[in-house]
Amino acid sequence: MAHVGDLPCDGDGMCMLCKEKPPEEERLLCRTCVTPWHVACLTVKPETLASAADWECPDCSAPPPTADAGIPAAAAVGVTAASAGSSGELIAAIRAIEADATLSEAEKARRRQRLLGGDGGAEGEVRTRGCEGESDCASFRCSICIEILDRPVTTPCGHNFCLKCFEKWIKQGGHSCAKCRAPIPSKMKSQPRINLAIVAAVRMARAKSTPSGADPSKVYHFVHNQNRPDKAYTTERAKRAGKANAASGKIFVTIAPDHFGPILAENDPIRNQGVLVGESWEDRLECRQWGAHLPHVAGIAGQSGYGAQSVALSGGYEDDEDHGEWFLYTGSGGRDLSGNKRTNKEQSFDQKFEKLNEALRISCKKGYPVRVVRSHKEKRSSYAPEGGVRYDGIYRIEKCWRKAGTQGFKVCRYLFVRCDNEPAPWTSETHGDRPRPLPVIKELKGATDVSERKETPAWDFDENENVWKWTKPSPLSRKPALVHNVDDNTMTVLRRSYKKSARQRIPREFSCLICQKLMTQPLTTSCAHNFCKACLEGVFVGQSFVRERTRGGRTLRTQKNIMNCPTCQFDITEFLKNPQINRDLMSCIEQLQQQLKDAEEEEGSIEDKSNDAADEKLKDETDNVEADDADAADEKMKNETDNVEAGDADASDEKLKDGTDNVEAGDAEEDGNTVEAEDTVKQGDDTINNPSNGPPKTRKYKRKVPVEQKGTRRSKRIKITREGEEQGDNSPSSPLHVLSDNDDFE
DNA sequence: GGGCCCGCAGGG
DNA sequence: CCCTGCGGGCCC
Repeated sequence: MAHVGDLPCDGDGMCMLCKEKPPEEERLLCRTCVTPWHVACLTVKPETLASAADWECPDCSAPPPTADAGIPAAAAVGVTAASAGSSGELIAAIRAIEADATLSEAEKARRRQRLLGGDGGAEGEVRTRGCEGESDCASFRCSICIEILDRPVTTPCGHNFCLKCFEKWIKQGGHSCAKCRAPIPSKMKSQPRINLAIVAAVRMARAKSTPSGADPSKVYHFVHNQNRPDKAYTTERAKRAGKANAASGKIFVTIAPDHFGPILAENDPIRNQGVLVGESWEDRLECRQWGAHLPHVAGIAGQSGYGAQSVALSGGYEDDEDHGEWFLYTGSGGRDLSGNKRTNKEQSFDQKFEKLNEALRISCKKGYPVRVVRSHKEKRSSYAPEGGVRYDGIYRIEKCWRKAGTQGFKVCRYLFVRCDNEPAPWTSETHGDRPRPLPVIKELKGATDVSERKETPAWDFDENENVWKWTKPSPLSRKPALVHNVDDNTMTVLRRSYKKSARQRIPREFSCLICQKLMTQPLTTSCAHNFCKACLEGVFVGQSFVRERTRGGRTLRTQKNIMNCPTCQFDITEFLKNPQINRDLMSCIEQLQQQLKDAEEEEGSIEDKSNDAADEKLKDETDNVEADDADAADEKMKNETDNVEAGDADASDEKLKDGTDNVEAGDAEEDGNTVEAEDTVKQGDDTINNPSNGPPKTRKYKRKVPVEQKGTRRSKRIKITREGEEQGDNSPSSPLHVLSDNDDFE
């Protein structure tokens, strides 16, 4: 080679040729291996700025890419590198990146690439190949370019690279894995194949990291009470005007009633801005109409077995303790509501983790975002609004427990900590929350039934993007919704099933080509087919790599026993001698299994809600999970270090599989249709986009039955005599629209 | 300000 | 269908 005599700088920055330490301007970093070289000592120096920007050291490039017109960045470099002025400046800039101790290696690589003209400095390329969810995608980076894997190929040693990077590596004379130096078979060198399982994994990680956790082109709309008046109104049944007994007006936002997290612009067809932190409303009914907190009376919105979406701080429970960015919330119940009461200051029995309290506990366990509204009725808090009800943003429940309340009976307690991208209404900061250490809670001493989150939270802070966001897909609504089909501008009513979707999220590519189940300890052959380790080894069990031959008492030369890939008959004999688990793929599958398990847990009936049973259940679940994980990890280690012996691997594999079996990837038959279109209507007749449209057409909310027959059970329990109010009219002062038979609502 | 009342909404 | 529920208005 032309550059045989070239040598880089050593670890101290000393040029290994001239034995001098070159000044910064004279050092050039290889774009591939980032090794510094002394420019003056290079036999072939980069001639232009662009080539300096894209320079590869003699070790990494066959012919120096000086005149390589094929570099895609030719134009882009003009923007970034040229703006750097001279190669000296460029190199200085690169060095600055290298020297920045605050950057991770991955971030350094990304910045280097950006500077070196990979994408002209625009976020575009980095974002398209980069991944929003760093944590999700971290394991899917190419070891050569440090970018998210593009057209991934897998070496027999179980390492994944971009096809382009791999080819380049081979072209430069690489004979061994760029990561672990294990030899690469010639067949793979000449014809690397894309590993579709990795493709699926990367796609999934990307989809997961989009804010909605779903296909962003599809926004799910839930239309609720759309035919109602804009304002709360008094039904015929109600005897009195005024909001005390009024029915809610229409819901202006299109979130599902069990929607978690902030209400975004996409679900705010009226204003197209979503519900912003600090917005406030006259009262709970108005607050409800904007979706921040739906229940009219209850403080907790949620479903046991699913989670809680929002809470209201209104001073209803004296044990509450508000510190703004964090607060202690008290569960519901424990009160005697007989006598037709809706609330009662007096506790008269213990609260339990059931119903809404259990819903909160699930949000805690999962790390779901919980919307918080504060009402002016919370008099003891400095953070309560002057009047009305205010949306204060997203909080997470970090812990929950039970303890004796001030009235002596046990209450459920929740530690809420703010985690919103917008600053709280009371803070002078201009930015949202950063993760903060948990406050020390004195009352935790002596608390019982303590639970805290064991798993990674579904809503979490992304250090790279500096935002709180979904790090797992947000829970799918259990309610039917409308989906806006962008293509034909129709709205389709969808019914989505949580369980189905969880299953359906498993790409077919993740199933073993032998057992058809979700792979355990996946192996990727040189022909890019994926199998469970145990399955593939099972195919060749009892076979040896060589055949002893004898003829007439003479021992002949042993013959190689050819073993072919079960799917394509490719010769994988060499691969089988030392098959390595594709660990990136495995961790992805493991994550997926956990999610699926969680989803199915939630789907599974949680009928038995006696407090103790629930406690036990939760405890058991978390314990088991931990135990399983530990086992799996142990087994993993063992199997990877062991030299492969088919029979011996079986036992441990069996164990692994047991924990996770019956998960059939791509099992679309049984319940594969995750979405059932029930009805499609043309959008445009104001169903969604115009909330203040013409007269409502349904009479659902019209009560025609005489009041006397409609007493609730609670009303029956006590005698309610209000004869004097028979003519209870609508006082002119009441802003409420009162429906009567004359009203044009039919 | 405190007590009482009761229609609504939603969970189960 | 029954039960629950950190509302809101009005009366005292």
